[in-house]
Amino acid sequence: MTTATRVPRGEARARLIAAARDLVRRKGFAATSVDDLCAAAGVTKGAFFHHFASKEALGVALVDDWTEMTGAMFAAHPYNAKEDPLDRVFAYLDLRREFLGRPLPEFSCVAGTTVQESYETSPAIRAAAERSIRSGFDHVLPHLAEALAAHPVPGVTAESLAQQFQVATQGGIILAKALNDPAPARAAFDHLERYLRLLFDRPAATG
Amino acid sequence: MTTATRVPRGEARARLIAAARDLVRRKGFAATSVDDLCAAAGVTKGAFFHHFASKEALGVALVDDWTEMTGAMFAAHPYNAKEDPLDRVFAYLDLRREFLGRPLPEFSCVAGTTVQESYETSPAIRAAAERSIRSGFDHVLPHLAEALAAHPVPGVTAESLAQQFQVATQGGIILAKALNDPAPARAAFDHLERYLRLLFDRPAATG
DNA sequence: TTGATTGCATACCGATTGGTATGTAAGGTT
DNA sequence: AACCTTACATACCAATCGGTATGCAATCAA
Repeated sequence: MTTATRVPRGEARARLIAAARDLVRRKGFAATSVDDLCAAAGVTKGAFFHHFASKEALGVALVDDWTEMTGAMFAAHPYNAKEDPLDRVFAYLDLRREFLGRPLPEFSCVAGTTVQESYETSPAIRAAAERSIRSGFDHVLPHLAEALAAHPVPGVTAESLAQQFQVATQGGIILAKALNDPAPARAAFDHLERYLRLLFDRPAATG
Repeated sequence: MTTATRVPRGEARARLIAAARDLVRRKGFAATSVDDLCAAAGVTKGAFFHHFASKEALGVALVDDWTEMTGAMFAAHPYNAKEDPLDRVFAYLDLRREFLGRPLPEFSCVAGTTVQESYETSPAIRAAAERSIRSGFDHVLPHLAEALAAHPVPGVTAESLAQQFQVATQGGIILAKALNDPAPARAAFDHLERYLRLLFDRPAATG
């Protein structure tokens, strides 16, 4: 009655991480209990503590998996193929805006959520979140560096600009959650694009 | 030796909210237990549930108090006295950057932290966070509206621009937590200022 | 075919959780 | 002076928490 079909051997760890991804995005890390995770994954607590030494270890694994997952997704995307580096950046922004059409928990960021709760209490999770945030820089950093090389802007570095993409993403998510509306998150990307067009003297094509 | 001096009658509620403000900023809402709060405030659980019907009710009271506190702080500040509306906005940004010199938990935002955890699980707390975020808009909205009236920018509304201040604030805090460094939060405000100067054709004064 | 290892499930544990029931002292009202 | 209400403190509770000890079936190496 409980578990109609037993979870196949070898899948427990992946299912636990997938369950954590969903639950943590909805309720946060602290509010998600180990029992919650096991129930959602369809496994028992024995499986949990076989794969993870502690709940904190699951948190680290979750964030690292998140880093890898998002990294692979953006790396595989065709926006990287465009000729002009700024076009790649704008295409990346288009992609980010597309995500905002999905339900809120699905465009919420695992790293941003967990680091809010554990930046002081868990050095390991904070470090994992740092890796994740930094990996986000890399999705646009090379393109921005290339664009800046061709069109220098005094006082503006590629690193600092890349950070603004994460600022817009994370800040946009918080506003979307608070106002229960993805529109401000979309507006954050719109303003970032307008900022870049002004910096690089590249007005939007009309028509 | 536990409570050397008894907390004076009438102060329990305020002390509980102050304790919650500190603990929630450090550990998040879910990870902060009622016992934690009572210990930090120097009162007993009887006092807690005398003033608050539940932990969730404390959360709502905390966020509402936060809204009022920050609102009063910014309203009282002399930046509001400047003649030019854009100068008021830039002075506001200076003020925000000043906060970033303090320890991380002290410039962390109560509303942003709590809404991450409870936007799905607690409608009451989410609504309180919405009030708080919206009240943040008001710190710059009239100045931006005035500036836009004198210098219209096609496709840009004062509301949308005001939102970007919260995006930069909240996003900057998350990056500061993840990288354990306030610099990206400061950079977020720097880029926002540069964006505004470009939009309003108001280059920074040199020398 | 055996033995060891891996990948779980079952059952249990002490501590902590949010919350309650009750007592009591102070302050205001009449 | 009697009374009531407010503002707490004390003591307790069932449920849930993260974690452990143990058992066992599947898989692999020899």
